[in-house]
Amino acid sequence: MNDIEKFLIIKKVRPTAMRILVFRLLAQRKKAITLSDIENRFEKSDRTTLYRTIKTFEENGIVHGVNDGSGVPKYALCEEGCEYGVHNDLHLHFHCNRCDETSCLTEHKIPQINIPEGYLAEDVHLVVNGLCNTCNVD
Amino acid sequence: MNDIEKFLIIKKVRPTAMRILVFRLLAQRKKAITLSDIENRFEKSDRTTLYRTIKTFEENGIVHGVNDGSGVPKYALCEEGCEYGVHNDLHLHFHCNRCDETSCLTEHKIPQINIPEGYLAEDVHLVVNGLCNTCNVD
DNA sequence: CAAAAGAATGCAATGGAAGTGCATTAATCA
DNA sequence: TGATTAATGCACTTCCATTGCATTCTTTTG
Repeated sequence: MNDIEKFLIIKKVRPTAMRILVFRLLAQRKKAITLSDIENRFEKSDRTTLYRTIKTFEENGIVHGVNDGSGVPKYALCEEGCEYGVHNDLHLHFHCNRCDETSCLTEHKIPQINIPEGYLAEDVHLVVNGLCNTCNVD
Repeated sequence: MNDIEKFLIIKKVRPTAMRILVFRLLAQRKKAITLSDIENRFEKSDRTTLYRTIKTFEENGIVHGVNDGSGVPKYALCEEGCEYGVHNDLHLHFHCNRCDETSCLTEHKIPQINIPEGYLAEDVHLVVNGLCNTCNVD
């Protein structure tokens, strides 16, 4: 049993072949990717299975979704500390307007946000749009 | 000529009947709303026209889109200072997980965000999820 | 080990919304 | 007014999320 399998079991997710493959793919890429991206990476793959795989991952604190404004949600591995239903990824996401890539800037935490009296904050999403370090060259 | 017409002309958008209606609707509602919301508000309305109306508004700094994670983008009137292609709405958005309403907390500005060397920030989107003041009652 | 139960998968189908092309109508300008 | 430009409405396509159901795989248990 390899590390990925162990990890999935800890997260209470059965380490099936497809799930391991998807996990590995996400682990390799530093960027957040779409369902279609994942689909295209595998010769034989069913969209539904991938869809449900990601959903399972998301529910169990393995993956978090990013809405970068491109229209389709993207997904990336969570940081440590995320659990069932409770995400802890308070880092910022950067979406490049040129190459459309979205990356997790895990080193850059979201600063303290003030919200009005009576509101209860459960989750924060911060996306910065602009040019990434690759595209920002003239 | 009323205020809305004048405003649209300043923004270099022709004040057609439909545009005035959509603008008024957005001005009345404090919340960000979806295209479908708008569509349902009008007896006779064509989705395409509304779609293009919002797009025009967005391009001309009249409206800004919010991606609150609900899947469909929502739209709300911009604050002053937004112009052609340049949005200035650096306020935070609050999305309620219970009633699914999204509001612009214009009084709550987005704090300074640090991004890595080499990156160029053009736009920032900050969405807080949780319970709004209406739903946060037991 | 075999049977039963539970979970994951794959296929098919549905549904919602985005987006585009084109003909028609409305508004503006010379 | 006639010509030009813009906006609108309709039809259509495409994309993706989502669900139902039958099948396969895994795990549990007798």
